[in-house]
Amino acid sequence: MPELPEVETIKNELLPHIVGHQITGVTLFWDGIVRQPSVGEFCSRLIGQRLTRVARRGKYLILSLTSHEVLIIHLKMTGSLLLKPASAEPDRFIRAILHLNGETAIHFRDPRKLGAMWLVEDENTIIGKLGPEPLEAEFTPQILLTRLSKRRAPIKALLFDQTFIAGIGNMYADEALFAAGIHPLRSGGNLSPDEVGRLHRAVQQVLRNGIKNMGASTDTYYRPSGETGFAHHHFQIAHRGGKPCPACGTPIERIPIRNRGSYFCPKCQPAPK
DNA sequence: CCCGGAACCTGAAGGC
DNA sequence: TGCCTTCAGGTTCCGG
Repeated sequence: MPELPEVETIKNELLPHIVGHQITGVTLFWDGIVRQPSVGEFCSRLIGQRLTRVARRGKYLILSLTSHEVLIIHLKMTGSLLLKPASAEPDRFIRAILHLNGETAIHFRDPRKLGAMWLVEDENTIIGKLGPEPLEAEFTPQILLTRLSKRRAPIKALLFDQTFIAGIGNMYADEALFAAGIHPLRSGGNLSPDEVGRLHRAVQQVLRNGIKNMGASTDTYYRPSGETGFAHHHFQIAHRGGKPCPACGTPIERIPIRNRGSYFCPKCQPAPK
């Protein structure tokens, strides 16, 4: 499930192979992957464009084109972008192919068909409501404290709310809360300034570690080369229900929050109230 | 505005 | 062996 570190890795590894290349063709195996504009418009306006820049915002990839339009891609839960030779046969989960000059192609693989692409003139129509980038200078402990004040929702729910802060999903939210020693059901607005400081530091640390390890291949995440990432080998808490807490040995618990499995240590992360 | 739950989507895993 | 249910969770939508 690609979150910020996975999308950042994909961006970094895709970039040198595609910037400066021209889109020579588009093949769609599932039309639903195109959200905007119509499928016909999407393909005809894309063909002939050169890619000038690849960027990331939250979990979105933004590919800039010579027409000054942007191709925005979201991988949702099970999507990956694979670099393939032009002659490669698509497997049964490939939903779209972007053919590039220079005998390469980008295969958009997505078993669960939740992924999406948009071709728009103004990227803000798609990503305009995202919260701050957690690894940018704008994201300070003070900003986090201000944004948390008066919020009653569980801190876990706020961490993976993309309008609250961009790029964090279920796994890295659990990892950050464990590193900060904060129970996932604590109300956001009730955290002390000291706890907010620890959480700010923990968020940046787990995301940077994720990037350093080229993302977490817990499910269907692959890098553009088809290789897996390694970040899941370093997870302390996420997806480790029943196993001993790495800090104190207490069995890790799992509770649903907003329909997501949330893993935490009941001793290192004391329950609210 | 804030919050919580359902819907979208399908493969994997587990129960019987 | 196979059918059925449940689970996975990023985003959007909707109701209170």
